[in-house]
Amino acid sequence: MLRLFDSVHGEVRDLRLRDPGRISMYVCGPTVYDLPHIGHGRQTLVWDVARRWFTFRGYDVRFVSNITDIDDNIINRATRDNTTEAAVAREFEDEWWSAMTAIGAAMPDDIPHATQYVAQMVDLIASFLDSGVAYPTSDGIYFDVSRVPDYGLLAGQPLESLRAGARVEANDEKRSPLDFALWKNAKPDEPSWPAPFGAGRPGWHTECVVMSLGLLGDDFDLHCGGFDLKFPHHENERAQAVAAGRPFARHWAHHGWVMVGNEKMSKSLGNFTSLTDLLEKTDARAYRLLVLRSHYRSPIEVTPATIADAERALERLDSLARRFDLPSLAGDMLEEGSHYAWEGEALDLYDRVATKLDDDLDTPLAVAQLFEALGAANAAADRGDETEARTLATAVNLLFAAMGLALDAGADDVDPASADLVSRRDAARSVKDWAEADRLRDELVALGWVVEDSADGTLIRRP
RNA sequence: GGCGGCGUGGCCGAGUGGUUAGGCAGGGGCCUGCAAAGCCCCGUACUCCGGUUCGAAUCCGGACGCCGCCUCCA
Repeated sequence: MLRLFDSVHGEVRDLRLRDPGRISMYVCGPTVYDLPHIGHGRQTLVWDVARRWFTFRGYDVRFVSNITDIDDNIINRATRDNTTEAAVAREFEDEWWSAMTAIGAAMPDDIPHATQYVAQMVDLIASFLDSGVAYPTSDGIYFDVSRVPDYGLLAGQPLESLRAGARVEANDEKRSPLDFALWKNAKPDEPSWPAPFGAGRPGWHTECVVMSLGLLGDDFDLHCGGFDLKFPHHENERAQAVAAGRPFARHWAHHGWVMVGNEKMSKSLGNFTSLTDLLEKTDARAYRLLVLRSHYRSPIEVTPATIADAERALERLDSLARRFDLPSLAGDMLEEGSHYAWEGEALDLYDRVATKLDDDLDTPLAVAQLFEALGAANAAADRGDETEARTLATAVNLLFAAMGLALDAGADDVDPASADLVSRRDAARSVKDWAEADRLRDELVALGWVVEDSADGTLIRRP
């Protein structure tokens, strides 16, 4: 049984699926008006790991994540860059997927775009106007939150206390500061779509309801996003579903954010590091490992120090891959774990790891188990127990792959000059000419190689 | 003001009342021609003050500090 923290109930609970054996999940995607930052990378990694693990456990997962391609930020960016909204959205969506692919995220099964769903949004808004849940003002159509009795469910507090704390500036025409825009009336030089209640563009909160219900259907299983989306975004999505009489997400899951110093990283604070920049100087797998080593609901600190720490830990994994010549997996989604022959030590390890991951995706404990098994594999090999060593090493490789982390035995291309140095060094060592062997090793190191001796002679690799 | 979260050894980071988290860094040893990789051993930490308990990092109360949401935000 899979268990996951549910934001509505504030506790870890069993994942009660709409259809046993199948999981429908929706992850709120980005508004594409700038480069993705490290926090977006974490989001993608967290839910990529969840999806991969669920799949590995034999569930048929349908994973939907949207692109918001029309919004105030995109309009502002287009104005600033003297280009069109469509061009901005296209540029940064491309940047998004190339960065997400670079960190090893599998593509969603569906990628709905807000602009493709405007007609459905218009229908929904029209129905809200009909039923009186929505009302027009001079600048658009607003949703009346007081019409949803349990508004505040996700925020964890009642409407009244939310209203008391509202920081939104006064708007005479809104009935409550918590009421939110479903539709923004067309303005000159801004994209707009026709609607019976007046041309304009959709508000942010409406697209995800329409797209998630449209693609996954009523009562879908899991709605995911950052903690900061819990309120008001997800609250407002839910409110619309309630008002429309549609059963919405059965479970809500929210991940923690990336911190910079003691502040949340965000575009609006301007303190973000783009994922693209990070990947230029870092092995993407190190970032995945860093993310896996903390719980998805905890904040993480991404600094040069924590990245370097993860890189060195990753090196330990790759050393295992080299020692046992393990294949690099996880380029694609792995097939079900049940398809592999788990026996003895490997089966024990699988059970231990699965117990952790099934229980609210406890990746840090799972990773700890795998590092212990890594040590056991090396120890077994050192004492000559090749069977146990290989069994464990293979299981470690497989289970990291199940979380999307590919170990890399690192067969770097060796240029002829370096290859020559290697063979000369082996020759020198065979006649115990240590001075020459050391000199040749220094030459290789100067060329940027890491040099290791093995039973098969000199091995070189890139650091 | 309301709601939620956090404070763990040099660093990162788990932790279901009692027995080793794990990683990185550091020290010692084994292995090695010397290294590297690997293995073995070593840290007795939990913001503070009370309380419950035979026993608390873990439960309860309080204090202090920090963060987040209540506005766009992954």
